[in-house]
Amino acid sequence: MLTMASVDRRSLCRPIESKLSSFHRLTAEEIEVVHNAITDVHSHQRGSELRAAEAGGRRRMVLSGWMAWVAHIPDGRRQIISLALPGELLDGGPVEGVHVGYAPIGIAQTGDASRLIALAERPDRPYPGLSEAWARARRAAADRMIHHVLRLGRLSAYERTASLFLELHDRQRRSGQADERSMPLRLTQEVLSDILGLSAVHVNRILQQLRRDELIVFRAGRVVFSDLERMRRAAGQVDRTLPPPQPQGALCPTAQT
Amino acid sequence: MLTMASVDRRSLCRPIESKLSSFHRLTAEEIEVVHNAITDVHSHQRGSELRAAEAGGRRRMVLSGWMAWVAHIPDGRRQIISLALPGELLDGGPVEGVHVGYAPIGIAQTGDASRLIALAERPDRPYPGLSEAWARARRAAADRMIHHVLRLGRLSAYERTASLFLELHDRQRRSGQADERSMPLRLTQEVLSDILGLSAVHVNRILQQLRRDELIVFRAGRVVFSDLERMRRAAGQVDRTLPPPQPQGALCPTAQT
DNA sequence: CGGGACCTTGATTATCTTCAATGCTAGTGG
DNA sequence: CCACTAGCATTGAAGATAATCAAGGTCCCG
Repeated sequence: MLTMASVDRRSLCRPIESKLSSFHRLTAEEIEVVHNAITDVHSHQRGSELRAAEAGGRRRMVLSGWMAWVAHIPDGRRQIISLALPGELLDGGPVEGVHVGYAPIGIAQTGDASRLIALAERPDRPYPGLSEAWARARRAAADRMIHHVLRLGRLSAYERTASLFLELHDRQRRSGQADERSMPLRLTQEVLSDILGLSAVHVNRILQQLRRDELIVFRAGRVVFSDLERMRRAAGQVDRTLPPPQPQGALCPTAQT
Repeated sequence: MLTMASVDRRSLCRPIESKLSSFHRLTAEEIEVVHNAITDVHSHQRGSELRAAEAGGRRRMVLSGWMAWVAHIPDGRRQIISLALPGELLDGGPVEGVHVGYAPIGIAQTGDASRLIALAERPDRPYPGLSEAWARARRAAADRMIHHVLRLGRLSAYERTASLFLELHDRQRRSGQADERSMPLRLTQEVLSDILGLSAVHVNRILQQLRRDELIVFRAGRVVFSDLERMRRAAGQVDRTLPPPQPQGALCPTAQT
């Protein structure tokens, strides 16, 4: 980790500004607050892993690059619990019973956002737009966890991958890093497999299938979506503002066991 | 839903008291607060489903029975995101892009705990033991979500099941419903399958395997653990206070795609 | 006694993993 | 400039794991 001089904090903080603005309009004053509330910028080198303890209670946000929140099983398996993209929070301390940590994907920079968050969460809401944007961002993060569980539990490999790509597209749009029909994606298939709960080999085959089905194209480190509507359908319709569910089955049994 | 008279709130609130006490010792005064801070008791009938909207911003806790937080996919698949056991919070509002709701497993009772939670979260901490217990309970809930993701993503069906059973055992012990080597379990295999992300048929076979391996015995609606230590090992060692991880692999690539 | 809800079983198929090899590309040092 | 290596991607074959389909079987309850 290298502590960096507060050179052009303005450009460093742009993803945060963009991400928050995507959830709720910020006033010029609030944008100013965002830019001034980030301190203690660090670079995370590839292969390093930030343990919760090292954060020292501070709440850090990603400024550039991606960070992966990884859970390790002693036998070497691992699962990425969530990703933190630019403008998002490194969310989660130590977890009982599992070894977890934040690993940069490639190189990443983070900054201490404790002050920003404290301002956003103040009960008297001195910056209402900021508070609102922050609250919505938090809720979006919680929603992502639900989607992650649903993906891993009930979607096929093909659906999972489509669903993840759509989620990443949305998130990168919010921080101003993707356009309407494509996004940067600098993940190895192995990392993808650790997100999706699949083997790397299988991820490879699924990606081929997505290309064969002409849903996506890879070009210069980017994913181009050929047909977002079909992509959404391929994602198991999970990401639509969809039709009503059918309680149908029981889910309210007596259990004979 | 039936609103019930505040008959013997004392016994209704016992699981909450027990659960919180398991996280941090409560004074007699704090226990009194717990008992008086629950209002608006409801019974949830089998087959009903509580939509987030209906909660009206109130935060409800389970008093008896279990509630399942269910996500529905339009095609009928469903995934249980989390369970709420007696003394635990119904945690989670509407989720963007998926239909979710709380369904009682069998019959369940919940109460409005908004007042209790407000007291526990007051910045001036009028009841420090309560605040501490509550904070730890929240953290435990967050940790469970991590474990859930890890289970679904990286554990085999056998490991998943073992891991879930151990978690449920721990949780029921905390609310005073399980003893050291056994716990009540009134879930159908279908519900289990919706938690574990498996088919009901497969759950059946896994349970047989666990019995054949003499890790568990079913008796009168209870699961008896024959050998907790081996059970923990069967759960992929995830639930132990375990050995250090090995960053080993990369997880910090360049991505060629 | 009939029905419903749940559990169990076998056979078959689909999905995904593992293993092992090969190819590709960018970077490195001679 | 050219091997040489390291890190990823790709492929095929084989096998494990889990889903699906279709019957029973059991228990409880009205």
